[in-house]
Amino acid sequence: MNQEPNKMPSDCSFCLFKMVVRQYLSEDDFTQLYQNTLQLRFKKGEHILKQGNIFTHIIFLKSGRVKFNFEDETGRNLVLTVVNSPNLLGGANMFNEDLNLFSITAIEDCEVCLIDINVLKRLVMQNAGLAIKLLEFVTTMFKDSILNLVSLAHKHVNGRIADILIYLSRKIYKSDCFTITLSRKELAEYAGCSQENIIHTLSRFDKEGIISLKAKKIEILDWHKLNEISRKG
Amino acid sequence: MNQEPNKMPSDCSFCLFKMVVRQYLSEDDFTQLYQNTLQLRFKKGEHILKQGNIFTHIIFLKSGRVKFNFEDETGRNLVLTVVNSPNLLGGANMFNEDLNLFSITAIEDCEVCLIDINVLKRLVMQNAGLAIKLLEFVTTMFKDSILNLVSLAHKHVNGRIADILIYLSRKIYKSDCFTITLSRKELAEYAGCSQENIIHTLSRFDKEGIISLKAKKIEILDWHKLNEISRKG
DNA sequence: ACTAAAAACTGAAATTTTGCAGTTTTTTAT
DNA sequence: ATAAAAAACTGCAAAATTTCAGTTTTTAGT
Repeated sequence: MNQEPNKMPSDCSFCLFKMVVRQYLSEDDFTQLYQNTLQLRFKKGEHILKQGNIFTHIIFLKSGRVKFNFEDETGRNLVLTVVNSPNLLGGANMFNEDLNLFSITAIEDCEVCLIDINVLKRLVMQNAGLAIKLLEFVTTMFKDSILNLVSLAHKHVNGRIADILIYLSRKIYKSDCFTITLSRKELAEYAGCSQENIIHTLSRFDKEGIISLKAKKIEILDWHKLNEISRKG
Repeated sequence: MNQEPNKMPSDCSFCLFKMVVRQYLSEDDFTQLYQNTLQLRFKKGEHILKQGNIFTHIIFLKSGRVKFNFEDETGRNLVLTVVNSPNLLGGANMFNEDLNLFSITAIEDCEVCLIDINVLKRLVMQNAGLAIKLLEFVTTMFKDSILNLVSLAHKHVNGRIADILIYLSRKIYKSDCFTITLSRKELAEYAGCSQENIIHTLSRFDKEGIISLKAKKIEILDWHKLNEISRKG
């Protein structure tokens, strides 16, 4: 959080995380958790959580979309995955490290709740049901990341880009037609290839009638061919 | 478990997992867990856990080394990571799925405890301390896998192989000189490249004096150069 | 010890991917 | 509305990687 996000005079009464957590907590405990929760807005491009910083809050993403990005030793930036709201972020760090393993950056304007990690930890200590619920959140998120990375690690650029398009369409935008807020550079960091390769490949997909590409607006026209490319790698 | 591993008439009194877990359980609960634990041996090459099978036991690896491998839609096999004992395996699946996400295969002869997942779940429900301990095991394992995959996903073959050598030397064999039990084919599946590329690259590292390569015996001679290659990608 | 099979290796052509240099388009700020 | 900056795009040469075809070495079974 290094770009002074705006305080949000928000109504917090509807929030999936709170609704889930509430089941496991007494009225007092819930009030305590609620009082230690910050409501914030982030603009597109702002860091919600910064790699290497001290981990102080777990984040519930209420609206908007974010990317997980990792900066390696040489300063090269990599997009690990893109995540849609509503979702719990940062759980990875919760029970074994004080420092954030990667950054989380808004790729659209976002609304988030920042929940104090120490208060949450204290409550989890007293409440196995809540602990198990968190285990579920964390393992699900990790699994998605791993499946994503497996595809990236072991397919050619064609297949990787096909996978990214399929993922964005199905899981993130939930439509055949969507307007991405990631730049070509960010897509390259996601697919693990050069910018030029992303551009060439997308325009080839366009020419071959697999997608329709108009600047940031992408429509998937031929699911069969796209799945075929994903499968072949 | 599809190759009838041998029952092991083993002494189970020393086992790291049990020692950790014991702290959180009553004598009765521990006895119940103990009675629902199978002691087994697996030979090199045997599946300890098979991708897609129903997840019935969490696995504590007492001795030996294993690989996590993932078979994709086209039947191509990928090595996600290599894990050394003592370690808890299979936690990824514990709280959100019934099916194994990937296979775990012995790359050396192994001794394992199979702990009935339902008994463990019941105990976790009643015991937040134990739940948190498991959260720690699970998140640590996931983090290692992700860091591994990040390196694989976004470096060139030189850097990926350097990373694998560094990982095997530091984390798995804990020595500059080690005898791998992975074949060149498996190393290729690990580095996400062709067998020939692994062979070419390893013998180039050998020629350049970075490693000494004698069949399966690898000695790292020049850490400085190897780290440089890893860093540059 | 011998044979067959599997694994490791080699070199080279074909393919994929990157990096470069320059052009066009889009975005941002004044 | 306009200029400057950033992003998107294009084509090509260089580099990395795979694929193929064949040889040598190691392993396993009788």
